[in-house]
Amino acid sequence: MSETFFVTTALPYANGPFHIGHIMEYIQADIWVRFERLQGKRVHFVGADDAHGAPIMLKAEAEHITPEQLVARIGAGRARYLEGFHIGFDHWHSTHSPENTALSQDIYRRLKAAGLVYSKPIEQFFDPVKGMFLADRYIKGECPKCHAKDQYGDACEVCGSVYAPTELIAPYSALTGAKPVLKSSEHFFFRLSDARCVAFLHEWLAVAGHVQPQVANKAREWLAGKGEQALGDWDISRDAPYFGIPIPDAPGKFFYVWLDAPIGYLAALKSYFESGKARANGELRSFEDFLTAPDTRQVHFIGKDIIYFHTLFWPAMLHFAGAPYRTPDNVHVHGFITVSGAKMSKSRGTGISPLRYLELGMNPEWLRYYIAAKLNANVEDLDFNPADFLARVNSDLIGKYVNIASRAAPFISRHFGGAIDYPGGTEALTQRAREVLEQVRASYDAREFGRAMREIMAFADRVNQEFDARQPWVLAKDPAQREALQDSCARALYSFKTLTCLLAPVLPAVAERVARELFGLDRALTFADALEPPRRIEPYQHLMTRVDPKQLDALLEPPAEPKPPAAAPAQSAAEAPATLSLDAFKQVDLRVARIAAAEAVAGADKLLKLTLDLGTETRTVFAGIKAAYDPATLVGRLTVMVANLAPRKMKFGLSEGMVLAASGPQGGPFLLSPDAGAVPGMRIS
RNA sequence: GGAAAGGUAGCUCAGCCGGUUAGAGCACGGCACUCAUAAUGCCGGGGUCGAGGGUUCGAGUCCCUCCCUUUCCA
Repeated sequence: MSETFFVTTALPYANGPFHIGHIMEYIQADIWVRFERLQGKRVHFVGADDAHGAPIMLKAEAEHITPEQLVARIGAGRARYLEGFHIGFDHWHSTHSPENTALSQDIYRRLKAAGLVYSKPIEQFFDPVKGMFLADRYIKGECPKCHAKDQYGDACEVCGSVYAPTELIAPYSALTGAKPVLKSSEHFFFRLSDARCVAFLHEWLAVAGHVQPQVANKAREWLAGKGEQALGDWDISRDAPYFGIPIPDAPGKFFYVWLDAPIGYLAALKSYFESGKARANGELRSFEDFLTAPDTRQVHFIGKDIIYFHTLFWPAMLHFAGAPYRTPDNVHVHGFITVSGAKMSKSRGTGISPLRYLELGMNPEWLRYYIAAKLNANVEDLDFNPADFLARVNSDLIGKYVNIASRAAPFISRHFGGAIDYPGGTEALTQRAREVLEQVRASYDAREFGRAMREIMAFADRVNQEFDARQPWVLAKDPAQREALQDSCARALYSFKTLTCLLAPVLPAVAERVARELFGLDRALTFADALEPPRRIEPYQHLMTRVDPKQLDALLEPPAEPKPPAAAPAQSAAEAPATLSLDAFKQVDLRVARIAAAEAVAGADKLLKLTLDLGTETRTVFAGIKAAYDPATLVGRLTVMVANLAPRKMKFGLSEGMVLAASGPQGGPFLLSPDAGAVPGMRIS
């Protein structure tokens, strides 16, 4: 094993659920991670919520909850997306964590010791009502150029001009409507313009492979800026009140969220190591030893909107902080995803909702394949085109790929009892498979996924052509042609196995089913299996259905009215519940929980306040079980909770889930308990 | 305003360092086949490679100008 990868995706801001752009990035990274693993590399793939900053603080305030509660609620909803699209992060963490606090403060101290941090007073707009400094986006006013009303403090959406908030005519606070006043405050700066930084960054950017050439050009342009465009130092502090990490020895000062956000990559990795998961994945070194090892590769997948942070600040911070921190080995930048050519808009609800996609029962591997088929290594936007999606998935995946097994396997089962033999030998087939494998491997390695998919489908075309030419359905009618029949079907199935291995990074679930259900293996396939002729098969079971245009239509319909959190069906036990699909059921995240604390709620007749331990986190849940249970007897016992229920604000506080209990005319409620052996956090399915 | 990326068949895209009549998939038309959850195979129509200049024996591929799209400018 020559290299071990530490792979991240950009940390999503924890003020809302994932959108299709996040999912695209995760799919890209996940495909690459699976590819590396399939060829035997070890990979640690981590993500985290980006939890800090003013927007989260203000949103939480508006909902009358703490930022921690907001972040916990958003975080609780992540798993269903990640599992739903087969995105296999090894660990998911948060920037609002002890690890991130420690790492951020440590890096800051080192940068300060290196003489790269200084402070100076700056004047900013201050909201006298709210008692806080206002970021540009929270100041509105009249554009100084075109006099459009209600423009933001940084740029005018009408005429496109850029200005400072102090240039606005009749500025007002977007939070309170108050007239902001100018106020001075001491801010801390990272000396990005320092000659050492600039020299280092030029050097770092010059190394081939660190970033794509276009990205390096852009970064160099920033570095070389003159006059108005000159490279500035970076304001890394914010004044209280601010939801963030305190700056050491500076009361009332916090790190700007963009300082601690990328450090969250390391915090997630550290938490992954300390949780024991790294060890479970075969990584025996410590966090520090791993980071400093020469065979480690630190790889970040990001979108083109955050190039500035990841190609200037981030490598400079890491470099000047020194060991054990290492500078990124690769920053892979991708473009945006558009829908039918239109830019995605979160606010107007255009674009496609990943959750809706799953709820409609659409196959996640369709989307993984489609995205793979359109991705390359460049910083180019990718268009989701519904008609194209339909055609591509149906013809490539079902018509070409799956069809090979579907048409060849029945002959082997029917005429040979599932035994595969190769009267014509396997050498030529293996040689051909090896050539395709090498070609496709190179494409995956270069993150040219679209090219990889074209190569794979070209191979599938050849297999179908060959099968057609041999006409096994004719051979099957003539007992004298038994060997020829065996051979033609065996060839097709061998190639199908090769194809499945090649597609495994993109279609992990199908590959898993093919391995177990068709080839009867007790493990998943790897790239090495692409060159191993199968010797028998189990009866073929259909692997994938076609995209239903109706589903696509439903996906693209404008979103309905924002629906309230799915209420529990208000039906009695006597009513026959409607049947639901397995997929729908799987969306309920049931977990084993330990009741860490239980207390009566003052002022409530039926409620108990439960503190539930989920292993990795604790939740507060209000449960209507006071009549049946004494709080003291509950503490320590295990029960079952719905972990992804939308949090509900109650008179007594926020309830972050529900516990399950049975009840009926005969009595109740009766709490559910798992059998001995279950531990908090286990998923129930 | 400055900069970057892109503009190739109806759609989505491939065309590396310039080199024979510009390619693929899908869609469309015809034929064949019937093993395959209507899948597959063969044949075919369809492009002044954004526009205009230039370099060259030869340019989609290099240079210049312009137009359009998207994005970035902390």
